[in-house]
Amino acid sequence: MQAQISKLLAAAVSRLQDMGDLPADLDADTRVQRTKDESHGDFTTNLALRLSSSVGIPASILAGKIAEHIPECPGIAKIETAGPGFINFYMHDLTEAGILDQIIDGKEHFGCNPESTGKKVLIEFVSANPTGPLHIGHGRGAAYGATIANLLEAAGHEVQREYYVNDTGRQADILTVSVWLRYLELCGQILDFPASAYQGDYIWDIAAAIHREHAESFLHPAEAWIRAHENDGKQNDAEAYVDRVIERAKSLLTQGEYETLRTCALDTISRDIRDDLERFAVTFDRWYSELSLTHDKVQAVLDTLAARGHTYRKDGALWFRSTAFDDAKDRVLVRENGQPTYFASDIAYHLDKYERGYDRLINIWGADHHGYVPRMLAAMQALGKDPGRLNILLVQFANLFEGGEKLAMSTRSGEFLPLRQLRKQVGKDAARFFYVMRKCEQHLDFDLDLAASQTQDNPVYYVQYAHARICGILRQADPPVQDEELATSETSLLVQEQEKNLIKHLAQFPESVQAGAEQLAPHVVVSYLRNLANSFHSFYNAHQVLVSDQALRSARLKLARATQIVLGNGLALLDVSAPERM
RNA sequence: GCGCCCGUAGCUCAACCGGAUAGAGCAUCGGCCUUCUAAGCCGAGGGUUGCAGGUUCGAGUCCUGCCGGGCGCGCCA
Repeated sequence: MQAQISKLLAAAVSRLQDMGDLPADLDADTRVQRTKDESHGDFTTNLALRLSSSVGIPASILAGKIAEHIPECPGIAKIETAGPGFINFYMHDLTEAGILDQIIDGKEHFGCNPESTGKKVLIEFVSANPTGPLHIGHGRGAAYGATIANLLEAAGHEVQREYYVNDTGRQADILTVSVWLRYLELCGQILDFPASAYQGDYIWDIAAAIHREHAESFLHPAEAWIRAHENDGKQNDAEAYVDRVIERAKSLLTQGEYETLRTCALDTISRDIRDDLERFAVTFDRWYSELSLTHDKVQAVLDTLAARGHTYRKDGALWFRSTAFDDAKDRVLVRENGQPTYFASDIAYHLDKYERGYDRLINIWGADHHGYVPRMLAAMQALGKDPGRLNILLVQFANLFEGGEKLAMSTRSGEFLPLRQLRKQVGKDAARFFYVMRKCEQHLDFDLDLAASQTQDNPVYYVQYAHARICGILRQADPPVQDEELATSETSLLVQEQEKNLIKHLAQFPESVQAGAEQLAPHVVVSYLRNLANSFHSFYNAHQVLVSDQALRSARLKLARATQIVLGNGLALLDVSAPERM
């Protein structure tokens, strides 16, 4: 409907151009909006207000001229100019009732943009290091990314979901020695576990599994060495100490043994993360291993940057002159010890994403990484890539509340509340819904009690309940409802205020999906669904669907069935279930 | 100190590239179950959009400066 009115406006503008009332080179944006206030009609445009200063005609007069030249259209009852120069469109009642047939025809596809834009989008999200289980801090990025991916798909894009696995580098080494040291303890060695190693119980579990499978084949006399050096960790830098433990482990273990330990630890945790995400209804098309970025590939990127004159040597390290591209300072690519930094391989990874031929790259990062954004964009520019194709979205942290108290993000032992526990506590549906209720740049207060509550206060149930209620009606309809028969229902009988309102909301679903996708804002769809559920509940309370008047009954069943479909489609975009009974 | 994000009703948040009288939920108060699920509906009260300027037909939205909160500023990832 909006598109139709927009075309009518364009036609009016070009008529005025033909008449010489408007300049021929005018590039008029004929956008139409739904009104907030129904006294302003159903649709409105501020076209005249936006044009008036550039064409030198007072807005209210221009609005009148445009309105005069809008071609006739059967759905439009009247067109008025109002206020400082708005043009308002009043539709005939039930002009949008045809939407019910479209919904029932389209079923699960209704709301999806049928005109595929053919845009290829790569969305990378979560990408948490496989050094421990996911925690609630990762949950928001996971929920947000998964929902955006769904929205973009519905909007007609081709979407690939990717998880970048940091399975190499220092973190992986720390993980490996953490497991190894626990393993040594299981073998009976007594040692002081480094403060900077991974403390979680899952490390013990992995070590125990290795001990069960490989007995004492990784046992080496490390005890004495570690005892001799353990004071280093206390007196000096704990980080440096861990690095020395890593070095020692690599010298005591054969390369094969070390690899076995490392792979086992990473695989165990990766599997755990994958399983956790699947239960959270978050899936990926590809798990991109950092390890698969060969040394040669990283080196090639460094060479390209050097060849383009964006690097220099200082203090024994290789630097990237990112300040030339608006970064706050230059960044190290290769350390003094010859090891490339994480940044270096990350550049190679992002270049690879560019070269895989996507129209758009979306990254979802935690807000704590915002300082990293300028350098990544700088690197892409330095490599001659268009930074506009790379959207890095920052998701703010969620604060958890329980019993009215703000929960500390991590426990004393340094472990965050695991995502798995959150899911068990509030359920997948509530967790997913709550995580995307707010726009991502907004700090989110996540009320655990509310999310877990099976009460009227919980917004998830509010929407799901509307769906379940409809299912209840359809179950009781006798004879059972056939979609084909609903096509002949007389929608002109739907004249009650609540019925018209519900139809109006149903018609807005495709717009809402489109807006959510454009703005990368799942909360748009969440708000839409809450409004739609409200419209339905109001209708439900005011009118009976299963009335004895067969024609009216059929019309209302059609309305209910259409609402059921839209609620189901909307919840599916959020990966929240649409229960048939509650 | 520098940089990024945020500040809207008692609380949690909306407000569609700047639009008309700033909207919901919760909480408070008052109504509605002999009728398809009351996890629901209807109604009432509640605001100087942190403060001060600026831009214009029009500012919660854009600009500048303050105030307050969060995060970041490694040859960690």
